[in-house]
Amino acid sequence: MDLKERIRRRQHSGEESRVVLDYDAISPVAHVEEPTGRGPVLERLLDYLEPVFDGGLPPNAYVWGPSGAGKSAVVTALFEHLSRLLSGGGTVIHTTTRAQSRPTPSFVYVDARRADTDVGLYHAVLDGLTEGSVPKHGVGTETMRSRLAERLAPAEASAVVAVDHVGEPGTVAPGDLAGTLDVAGDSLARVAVGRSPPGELAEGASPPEHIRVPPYEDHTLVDVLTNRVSEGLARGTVEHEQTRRLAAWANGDAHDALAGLFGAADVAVAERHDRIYERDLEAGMEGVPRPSVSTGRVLTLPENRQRVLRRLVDLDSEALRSVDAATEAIAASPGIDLSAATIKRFLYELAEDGITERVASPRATEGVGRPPSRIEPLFPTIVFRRLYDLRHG
DNA sequence: GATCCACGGGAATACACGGATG
DNA sequence: CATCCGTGTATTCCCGTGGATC
Repeated sequence: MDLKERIRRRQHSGEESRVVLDYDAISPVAHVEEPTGRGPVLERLLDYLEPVFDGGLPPNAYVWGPSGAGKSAVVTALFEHLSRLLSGGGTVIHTTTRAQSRPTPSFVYVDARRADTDVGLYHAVLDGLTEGSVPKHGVGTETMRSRLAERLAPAEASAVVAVDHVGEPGTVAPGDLAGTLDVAGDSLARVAVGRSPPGELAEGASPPEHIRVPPYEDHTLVDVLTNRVSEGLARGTVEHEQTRRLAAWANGDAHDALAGLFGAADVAVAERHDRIYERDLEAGMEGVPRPSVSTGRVLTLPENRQRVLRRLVDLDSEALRSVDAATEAIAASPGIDLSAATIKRFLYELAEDGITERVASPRATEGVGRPPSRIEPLFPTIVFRRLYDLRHG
């Protein structure tokens, strides 16, 4: 950094950056109301859901596609609109001239990352189906199960339940979903959303209907980015060429592309730049491992695990050298009241779950005993740091 | 009183290495 | 030379406990 730069920083140090207007708008975990460039997939889903417009239920389905293909974006947007337009309010609306006008089903979207146990699933579905609040504790699994069954027991009651992110480490497997949610006979249709190709599902675990969500084409991904940029960043802060670079680099993965953009913008802010420069873009992409764990997965981890990860992303390579060193550094950092034993266990478990990676030390000459392993984050670090801080004041 | 879940904590096991053993 | 053994770490595993909630 030269003197001119130093002085320039001081000059601007009192000013707010004008690069980012709204972090949520460029966040890889936020979804927009109208997904860009996923028209054909929406059509497929609407075809599949056709029976609901006559008050019926579609068969169970499996929506699948690679990371960052817009599965969650499309399903959340669609379910949001459907429940608002169809079952919303439960009043009138159904003044159709159709022969047999049955009430349309309810639409419930469940994130399996949040509902990661049987009780959790029952709770989430029941919550989406019920007006008031649903007890989270003190009620046994079986009780919740029968409450859900009761809720869907009346002849006219039915629901389409989308369960997103099935088959990830820590979430329900697509094959187990049937066993868990088969509580209400044929008044509940399941839409599992996951990454594994249907062929890889366990024997007999594949629903009758499959809907594939292909990865984004580069030019479509550019559109996605451009739309987000226009919502979240100040005019003229990103060049078109830069969005093209991001799209090409992300290889069709909208999550990664947005994470890179978000990171670049955040770096630009930190550097007090007036727009995203090349080095900001580089740094932004640098902050996204390839392949990357979804930011959403990290942000739905239990609070204390996120707290540990938040400290982890601030550690230097010296502290990341071993699990022990990282544990020590984290335990010593402010705002951590977990015991060292617990922090260490978290670090091992996070690595086991694929959130981080333990890299075995290549040389084992130093000292005796089993050599330690280095820790590397496998999630978008800059994005996580910013979003975590925004959520925690 | 019941239920679920995250924590703590420590026991059990795995691994790496050098040196002893067969 | 192939194995086994002891020592020192690293890693995994598991269960009791306590808070929060109903």
